[in-house]
Amino acid sequence: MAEITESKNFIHAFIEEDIAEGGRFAGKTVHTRFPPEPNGYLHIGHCKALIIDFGTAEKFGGLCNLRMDDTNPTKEDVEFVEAIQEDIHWLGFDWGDRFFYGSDYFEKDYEYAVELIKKGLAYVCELTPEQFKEYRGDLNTPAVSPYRDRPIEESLDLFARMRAGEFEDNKYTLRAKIDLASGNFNMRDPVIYRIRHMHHHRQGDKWCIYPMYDFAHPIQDALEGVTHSLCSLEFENHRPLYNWVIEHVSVPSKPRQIEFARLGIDHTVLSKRKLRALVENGYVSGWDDPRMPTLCGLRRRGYTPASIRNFCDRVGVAKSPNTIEYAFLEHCLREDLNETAKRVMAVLKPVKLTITNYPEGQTETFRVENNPNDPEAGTREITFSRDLWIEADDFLAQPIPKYKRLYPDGPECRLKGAYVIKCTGCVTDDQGNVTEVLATYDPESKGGDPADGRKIKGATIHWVDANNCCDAEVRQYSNLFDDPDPDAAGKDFLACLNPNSLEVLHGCKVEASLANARKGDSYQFMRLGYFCPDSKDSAPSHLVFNRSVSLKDSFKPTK
RNA sequence: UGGGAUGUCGCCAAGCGGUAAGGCACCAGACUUUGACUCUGGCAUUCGUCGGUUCAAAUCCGGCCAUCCCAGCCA
Repeated sequence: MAEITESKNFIHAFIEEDIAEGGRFAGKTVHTRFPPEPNGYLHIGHCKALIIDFGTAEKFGGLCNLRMDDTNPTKEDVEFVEAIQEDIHWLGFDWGDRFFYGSDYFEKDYEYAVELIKKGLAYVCELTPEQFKEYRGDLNTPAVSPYRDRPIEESLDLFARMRAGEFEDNKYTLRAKIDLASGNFNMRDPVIYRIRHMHHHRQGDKWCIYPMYDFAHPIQDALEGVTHSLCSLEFENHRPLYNWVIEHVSVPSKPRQIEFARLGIDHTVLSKRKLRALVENGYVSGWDDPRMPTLCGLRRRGYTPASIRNFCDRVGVAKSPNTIEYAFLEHCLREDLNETAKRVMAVLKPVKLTITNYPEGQTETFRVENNPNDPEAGTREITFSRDLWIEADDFLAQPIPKYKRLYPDGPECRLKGAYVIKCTGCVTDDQGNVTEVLATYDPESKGGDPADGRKIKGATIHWVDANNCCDAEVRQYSNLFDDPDPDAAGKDFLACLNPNSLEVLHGCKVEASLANARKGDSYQFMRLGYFCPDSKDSAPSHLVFNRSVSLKDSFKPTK
């Protein structure tokens, strides 16, 4: 189970009132529910809802139900119910045995609908969809319904025949009789049942009439004993209808709906409808494309469950519309990875480094720690030789101010975990490009600590043994909805990896190129990349750049 | 235009009548076998706006402005 925040938000305040003496739920246990419609995969926005739904229940000692809200057979599929369950478990939430389907209540929904008709609070309407729109009225004009006064017996009969399948789609609807002049359109005699001759992923062909969300949802909540139905802000306008249903139908309890602002992240689309379009139109490789903000996409991108949960938790719960900066999500990932990830060395933009005074053909091994923050993470062996790869950025023929890395006659630098070296020069090609960096090492500094204890003025840089490394393709992904950087196209890096590193790459924090980025530098790619698993089945691995690179100037949002 | 909501630092967000928490981002410095991490310091005389009540207002009242949601037989 995910550990949930102790912080208090406005929902908690409402609930505390409700369960206090004299409150509407005095003496009752608080229960919530998470009700996704199985018509797509969960994205990070759902994680916020999950945190709120499960977190609130836990905070008040209650339970949270997982309920597939499958009252519209036209869009739903079992593929999605399985994927949703998997993603929720991946995040670390557990609904135990409280897994339900909204469609399991269809019989009850029907009975309650009949009850409404009998009470004269619902009637069968035969306006066509087109007429329905015409009769809807507008902001200043009340709606009209010529069938509003249909006798109860007649509605009862028609409704039964609707269920029996006597009519084609759209021929009739069941409408709640509320207020045709309401400023809230949801109250202008809303349709609560429609005819759909369609196979339901779970009910098969048992039904051809399906309840609308506004009618079914409050009933589901009441039937399950949910006390607090937490949903996003766009349902605020539906609350009066939610309450109307609860009040006029003989349900066993009266849940309370409370709305909160949904998660927004800049440069990121969090609309299931749009994400679905991206998948269906082939703009991405699937729901788990690493560029997608879906939970499975983020997982492939290298995000950990803890980092996503922490992000959603820290973002807060309020009613004001919000757009969180992507940088905050990245911060949460780095924070988690810094604690838990094993480190390996990789060179993204390689340049050759030759240790001129190191015997040719000689090789030795060093043992380095996997995670300086966690001794339990153990150690690994890396090999060292005369020929190494280092980041091109770690050498400058002409140093710039404050540069404390390699340059001719520059300061002593440390090859992480190996030796102290000093740059003596470089080799260039006809164009003047640096093709090889030359340096000498101090044999008395094995492991990186000089025998005489002198302080190393230069930086510690990472490296890879050229005689014992392998290539890997590293893709730099920008956020899916950023403008693609024209310069970055086709410029994926060829990284050099220590083969020992490669084995432990899964879940590793890679000390790579940007570890050495300098202030003022700008990089046209994401701060977070990953070692591209070409097959969807390969496990994700992290490529976390140590230095935050400002992307402010390198992209503009697109729609 | 009818109804419903929201406006506190670049981005989130506490605060609920007693004189602006915290996080992200950013800036400066210290430390460091990743220029990371960590640490230290800086970062709203002001809470959309204009008035009112009060000894005292971001917090109460009134007007105004801005933004978002709603006219699916979607959820």
